[in-house]
Amino acid sequence: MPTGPRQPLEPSAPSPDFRAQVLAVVARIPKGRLASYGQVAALAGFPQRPRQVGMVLSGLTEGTKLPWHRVVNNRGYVPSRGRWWGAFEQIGRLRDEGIEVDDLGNLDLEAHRWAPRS
DNA sequence: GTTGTGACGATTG
DNA sequence: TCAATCGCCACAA
Repeated sequence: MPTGPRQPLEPSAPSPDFRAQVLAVVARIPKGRLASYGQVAALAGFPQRPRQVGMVLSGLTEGTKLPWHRVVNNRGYVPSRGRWWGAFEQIGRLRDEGIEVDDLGNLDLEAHRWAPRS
């Protein structure tokens, strides 16, 4: 087939698999726990793509059952880049799980850091 | 096909 | 400690 070299079984699988892996990782975050974007990316098998994690979560939107609100950045606060209102709702959900969150989205990441086991 | 942007992270100055 | 910059890659215009 003259369509060019394609390697479907490469370990660095691009888009669709990456997204599925990220969603799978987010789904296993226990209640009352927090994980950073980089942590989720690493557990998904792509330790160097935290930004794409955020992009995947941005595409979830309403109706998802995933605990997307348990994902915060490594600085320990809820990001608000381009969706301040969504961040506000995220803060409310975290408070509902017993996590202390400031109105600005500041929280104690290390105190609630999700400890994944192999 | 090129450019710009984005729910980040790590490094450098 | 803070600010600026780079890296990485997918997606929209």
